[in-house]
Amino acid sequence: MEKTECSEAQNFGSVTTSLEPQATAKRKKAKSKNQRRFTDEQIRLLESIFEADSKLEPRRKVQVARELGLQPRQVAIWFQNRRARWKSKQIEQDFRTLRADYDNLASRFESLKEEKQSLLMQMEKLNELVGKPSQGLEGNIMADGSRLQEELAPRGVIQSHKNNTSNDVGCHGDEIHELLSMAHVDASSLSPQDWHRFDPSILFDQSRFTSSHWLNFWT
DNA sequence: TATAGCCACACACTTACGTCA
DNA sequence: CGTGACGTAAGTGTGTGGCTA
Repeated sequence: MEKTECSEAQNFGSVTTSLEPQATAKRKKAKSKNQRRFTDEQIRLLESIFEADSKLEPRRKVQVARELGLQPRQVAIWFQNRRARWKSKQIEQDFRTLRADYDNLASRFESLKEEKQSLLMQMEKLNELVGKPSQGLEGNIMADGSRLQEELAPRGVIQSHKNNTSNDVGCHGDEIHELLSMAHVDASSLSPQDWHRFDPSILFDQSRFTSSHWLNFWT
């Protein structure tokens, strides 16, 4: 506490003594209408000083108090309260910003979840195609990637990204190809074993993929 | 050099009052 | 006119840093 100034402030506008029952009356008198609120001119000057610097040097405080016809203690308190108001507004602003960021992230997360679900379904379909010899792909197909590619090509599965067909599975060929290229995997020379062994988790390896990679891919 | 006491200051929280819808 | 919400000047309690004996 600024003890010397405190005593000055207590004298501000008061007449009565400081005995307990009279203390309230004293305060009420001190806070009478004209003295309680600062004038517009006082506020204007205080605000302009605060804008330049939110803290006052002791000497400057005394000078300002003299200019405004206030006690130095009143100027100090005004700056304290002003800093508190500024801080609470700042907290509100920060909260709004954080909430907006959170909302954005949450909605992005939801759309990523949907994309993931759709990709998992595509993976299942691909696995069905690759893993079913009865549908024209013979048993040795698993050992021969180039042949698989040849056989799948007419179906518009693997090379659909080149043909740009609207096949249900193939329509995401571009995305899969892009994903693989992000993982530095050449899809054109991918063998069926590779398809099976391909570990999607490498796509989530932070050291290999920056957020911009993902942003570009998903957007 | 370490320590205790004092002082000035800032901050968080609270109170009391004025203003306005 | 009464009333509740809100803004604000000021009081209170506490922590901290500088100074000094």
